[in-house]
Amino acid sequence: MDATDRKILAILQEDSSLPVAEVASRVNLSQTPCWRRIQRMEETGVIRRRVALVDPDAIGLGLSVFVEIETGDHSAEWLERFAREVEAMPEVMEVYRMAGDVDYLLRIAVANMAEYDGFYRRLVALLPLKNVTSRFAMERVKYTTAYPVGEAATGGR
Amino acid sequence: MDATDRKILAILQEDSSLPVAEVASRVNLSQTPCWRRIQRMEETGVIRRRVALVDPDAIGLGLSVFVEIETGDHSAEWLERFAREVEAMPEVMEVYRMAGDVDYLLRIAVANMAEYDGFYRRLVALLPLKNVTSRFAMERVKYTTAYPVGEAATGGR
DNA sequence: GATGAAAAATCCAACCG
DNA sequence: CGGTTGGATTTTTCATC
Repeated sequence: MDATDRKILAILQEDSSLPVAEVASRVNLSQTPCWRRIQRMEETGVIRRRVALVDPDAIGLGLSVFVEIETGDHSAEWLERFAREVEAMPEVMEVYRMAGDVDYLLRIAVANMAEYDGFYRRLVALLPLKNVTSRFAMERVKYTTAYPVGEAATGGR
Repeated sequence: MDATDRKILAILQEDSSLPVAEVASRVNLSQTPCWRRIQRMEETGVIRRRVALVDPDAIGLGLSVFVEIETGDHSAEWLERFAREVEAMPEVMEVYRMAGDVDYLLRIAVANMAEYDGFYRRLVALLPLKNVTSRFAMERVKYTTAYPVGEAATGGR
């Protein structure tokens, strides 16, 4: 992964619908080598997938809720089962296992409070949890899937 | 946006590199009407963009940190400026204005603790903030950009 | 690796029920 | 709205440097 690959990544993270020829010209390369670089990054898993990003408001899922969960003392198997079940819930967009007092942090996308309440009930009914805190987002100020891939940001990796 | 559009969205949110003919056959449509539906959803902004999703570990940005910020009492202009400045920082992947005691919640992607420390110093130097709390993720259990678009999930919108 | 060009696949527009 | 056809564009492969 050299500087050219990173430039390609920066472009494709913003717009993956661009023709390879266009990407190539922007990184001062001709089509084929550029195409091979993209291909290689897809094979090696640097590029995980290409997706369409949907506007949550447009499909009526504009409410983001962050859920902080303390699981309490539990076995590794219990925790694994918890993670698997939460993962399978479609409203759950992100799940992180955290350091510190909160064990898991979830981002939930729902239509409104009533729907969130439904989700919350299903969540706490799933398994016994020590503590569950809901924090509601008023506004999504920034949301990007594009990681910074410039020299400075990655430490020249 | 009918059920067919939602089916198309579900597919494209998972893999937008599929040829239209493939999408069309999966939703029992021929190529052109399917293509027209996709086109329309792009024009109306339901589909915001098509992007490549990069594996953060593969580019050395595997550390996720959540930052909770209390700004304190400030004017609308001050808050707007704050939002604009934070938004412009490339390590910042998500920013939410929150209800409750925490004013903003940020998700930061960095390479390691040292880099996070650098980000933190730049953040607090930006403007005076009442309180800043960092929470570190040990593991990303789930991350998806695909909103649930089934009948049940959207309330039949 | 890079290049240019040809072959294959895909997109998109024109046109019809 | 949906379907079919075909030219334009793009992707992908292949020789050549």
